[in-house]
Amino acid sequence: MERILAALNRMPLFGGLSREELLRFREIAQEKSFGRAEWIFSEGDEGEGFYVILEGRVKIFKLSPSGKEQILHLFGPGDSFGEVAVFEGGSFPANAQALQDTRALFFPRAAFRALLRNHPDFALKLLADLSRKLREFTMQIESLALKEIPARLASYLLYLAREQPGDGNVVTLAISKGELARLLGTIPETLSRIFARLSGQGLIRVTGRRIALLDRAGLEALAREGRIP
Amino acid sequence: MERILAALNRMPLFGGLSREELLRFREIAQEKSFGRAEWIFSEGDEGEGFYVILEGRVKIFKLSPSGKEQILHLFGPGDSFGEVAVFEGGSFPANAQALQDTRALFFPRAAFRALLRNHPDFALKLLADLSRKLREFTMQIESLALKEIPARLASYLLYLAREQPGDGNVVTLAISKGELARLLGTIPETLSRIFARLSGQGLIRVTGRRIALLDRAGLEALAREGRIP
DNA sequence: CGAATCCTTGAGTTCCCTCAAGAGAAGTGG
DNA sequence: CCACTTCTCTTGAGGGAACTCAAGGATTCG
Repeated sequence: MERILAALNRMPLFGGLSREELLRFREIAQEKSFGRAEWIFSEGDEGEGFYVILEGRVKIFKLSPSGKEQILHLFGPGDSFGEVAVFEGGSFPANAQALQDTRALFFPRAAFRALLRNHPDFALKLLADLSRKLREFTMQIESLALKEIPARLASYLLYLAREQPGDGNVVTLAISKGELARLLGTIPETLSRIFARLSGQGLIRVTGRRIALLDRAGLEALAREGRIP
Repeated sequence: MERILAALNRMPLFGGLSREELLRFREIAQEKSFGRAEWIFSEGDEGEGFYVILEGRVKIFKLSPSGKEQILHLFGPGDSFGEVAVFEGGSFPANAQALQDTRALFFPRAAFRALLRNHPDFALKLLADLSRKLREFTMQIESLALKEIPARLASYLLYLAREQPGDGNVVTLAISKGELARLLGTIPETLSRIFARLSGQGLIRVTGRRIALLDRAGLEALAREGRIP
C-alpha cells in the first residue's frame, strides 16, 4: 500500500498531491493484473473506468477487418490509458493488450469523476495529460500521412535516443521489430528491408534489438526531409 | 455582447453555465477576426491562449517539407481549438488557417487557467472536449493507416450523411474537393479519380459539391471492408 | 534439442503519387 | 453582359513505394 502511494506520487499525473489526497484516490482504485498478451479491453467495450500502469507494458491499437494492426500508443509504468471513455462517450475507442505481465490501478468512472470535482488542480493535470496525448497523435498523423517509412523509422530511432539514457548513439528497442512495424504503420517485411537499407547506407548498425546510430546528421535529415542530402 | 453570451451558451463547452459564470468567461476573452485564408497561428508558435469560433470555418493542419498538407481538423461555430498549448507544452502542435472570414473569442492562457480552478464542472466539460478530439484522432489514424482512399471517402460521405439534416441520401461538401483530398490524406488528382470510379460503380452521383448517395449498403461495405461484397 | 516464434529475403503486384495538360467554374473589370 | 484572369477540377501516362505471398534462416524458450 505504502509502495503504491509512493509509486503514484512519482507519476506526472499524481505528483504534487498531498498524502491525504493521494489516499483518497488510492481508496477508489482497484488493483488489477494482466498476463502477457492478455486483452485488457476491446474497442467498443463500455468504459467503466481507466487504468494507471504500476508495472509492465501495454499497447493500445486498432485492427482492420483484414487483421492489419496499427498501434496507437505504447504505455509503461506511470502512464494512464482509457480516460477517453471516462469523460466522453462511454466506450473505448481502441483495443488494449498487455505486452508483458502487467499490474495496474483501475479507477472507476463515477467515483473518479466525483473526486475530480473537489480537486481542480488535479483536473488541470489531467487536462495536461490529455493534451500531451493529443500532441502525440498530431505527430503520429503527420508521420503516417506525410512521411515515408524510412523517415518514420529515423524519427523513432532519434526519439528513442532522446528518451534513453546513455551517450545517445545506441538505442535498445523495448518491443519486437514486429510490434515496431505495427507502430510505424507498416508490416515486418517492409521494416526489415528498411533496416537493411539504412544499414547499407551506413546510417545505423542493427544487432538484435540494439541499434547503433552511426550518422546522426544523416538520420535527422532523413527524418526531416525524407532523404539524405 | 448579449448575443455573444447567448452564442456561448449554445456551445457544448459553455452550455449549462449560469449567467454569472458565462460573464466571467466572457470578461477574460478578446474578440478576434480573421479574413479568408489568413493564418491564425503556425506550428511551434508560443500558445498564449486558445480560440472559440463564433462564426466562420477554420482548418488545423500539418505541412511536410515538400509542401504536402494534411488537415487534422475542420472547425466551425461553437468549436474550440488551440487548447493543447494552454495545458501542455506551450507551443501549438500544428497550423491554423481561416477557410472563410471568421470571428472568434480568444481566451488568454493564464486568466483561463485561473478561472478554471474555480469551476470544476467546466473542467469536466473541457476534459470531455479533449476526449472527443482524442477519439476523432483515433478514427483518423485508423483511417490513414488501415484504409485505402476509397474506403476513407466512403466513411467521410457516410459521416456527412449522419451530420447533415435531410433524408440522408444527398450530402453537400462544406469544403472544396482539394481540401477534402488533404483531409483524407491524398491529393486532388487521386480523389478525382476515385470520385469517378465510385460514380461508375453506381455508388454515388457527383454534381459539383452535392453528392447523392445511391447505394448506402455498398458505401457502408466499402467503408468497413475496403471493398464491395 | 526440438518447437515455436520472430525475422529476413525474394518475386510479383497494386495502389497511389508525380508530372503534364486541358476543361470547367468562379470571380473581376471593362 | 461578355472577355479575361484565376482557381479548381479532371484525365492521361509513367513510375515508385510498399504490400502480398512464399519460403528459408535465426532466436528464443520449454
